[in-house]
Amino acid sequence: MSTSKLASRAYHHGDLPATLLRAAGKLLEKEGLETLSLRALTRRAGVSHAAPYRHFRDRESLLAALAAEGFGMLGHALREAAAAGGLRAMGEAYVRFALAHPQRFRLMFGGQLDIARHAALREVATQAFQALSGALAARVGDAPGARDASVAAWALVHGLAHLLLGAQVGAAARRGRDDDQFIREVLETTRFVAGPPQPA
Amino acid sequence: MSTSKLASRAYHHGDLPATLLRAAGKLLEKEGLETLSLRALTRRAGVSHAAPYRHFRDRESLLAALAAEGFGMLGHALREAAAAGGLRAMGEAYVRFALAHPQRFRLMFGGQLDIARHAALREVATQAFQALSGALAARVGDAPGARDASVAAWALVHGLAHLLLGAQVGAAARRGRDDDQFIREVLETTRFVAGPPQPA
DNA sequence: GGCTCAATGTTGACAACGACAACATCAATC
DNA sequence: GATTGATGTTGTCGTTGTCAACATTGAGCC
Repeated sequence: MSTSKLASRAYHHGDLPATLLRAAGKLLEKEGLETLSLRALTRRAGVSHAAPYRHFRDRESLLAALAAEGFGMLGHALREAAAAGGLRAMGEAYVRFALAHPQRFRLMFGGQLDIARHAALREVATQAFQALSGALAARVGDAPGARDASVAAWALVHGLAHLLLGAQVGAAARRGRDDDQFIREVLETTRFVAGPPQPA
Repeated sequence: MSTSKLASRAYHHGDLPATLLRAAGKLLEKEGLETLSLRALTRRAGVSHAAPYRHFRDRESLLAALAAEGFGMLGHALREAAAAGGLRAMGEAYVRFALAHPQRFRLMFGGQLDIARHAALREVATQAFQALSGALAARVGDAPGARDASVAAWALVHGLAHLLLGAQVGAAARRGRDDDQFIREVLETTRFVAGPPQPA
């Protein structure tokens, strides 16, 4: 233990950015997004209140990094599911990810972070989405209507995730089924068709 | 002008709650949800910084009132669409509402407001949803699988709204179509079936 | 008409926070 | 071994949500 990794009292922390992000990830799920303060993170990391500004431009930038982590995790989960069980498994994995990391999902898709403004975030987000759209394109082809269908499929799982997180589906609709079964059976009720270019 | 309505200098404001909510509605869409501060509202209303606490327990309660307004508007739009154009029109109206009031929609469905905790909010929210689920039940019946299909239909429009608000559907998928046309054609790619109780 | 009181609005204060500037400390490099 | 850039600290400022104590007003009662 020559340098620092264990000597937590050294003037320099060792790897403050990662430590802050780890603490942030925990506090995020525990306390919620809005009450997640930089100063709370510094206390957890045993560091002064202005230290984060050496690594993150501002609070939003740290949140962007957190979201980027999230998109990485989501993309990983989607690719894993695609390999194992195909499209249907991907959809279920999408919703399951949201349920497993509700606050992270809210951060990623809540809208207070405009993804376009953070280059690295935009990058990893599109990568995650490509896991989805790639698998969809392989399945439905690339006719114009097929593209609309893949948007609809994405919207379906995305919306189901949001509804479940918001507890907006009543217990009556749940009929006692656990998350996995409910998600599966709801998703099973939908079929996608290539939309007609002109409605008759 | 005996009492107050025009004499804005009177000690008592006249109808502060409504004035605050009006100002909040404007500031919400203009500046966004997170930067909406009680103090900014009091400045707009020409009233002292602590005045809101006579009418709202705290900031969250004022936001809850704003959200309640939103659910009222959404329910109204849905019922109007149902009367005019049936189920499909309702779905389009749902997404159109989100696009017309993005910050309001984020407030209503963003998840930082736990709806259950505010009784009045819960009330008007379920009313709005009943507009949806009622029309869906009338269309698909009330078999168990049909209920799942209506959850899926709701998830579809809800998710499409969120994706469009987050600018997550790329320009490539849009293919130049305006909002209404895009929404219509995406929604047209989906069909709902009563899910099989046991998959063969 | 005058009194009383509850509702409504104000003033002043406090703690927490994000952000910045000025300063301190350390480690790597020459 | 001195220099220097990166990293962490201290101190401060403005803003915000919230509370307590006080001020003002109008409505109802005698």
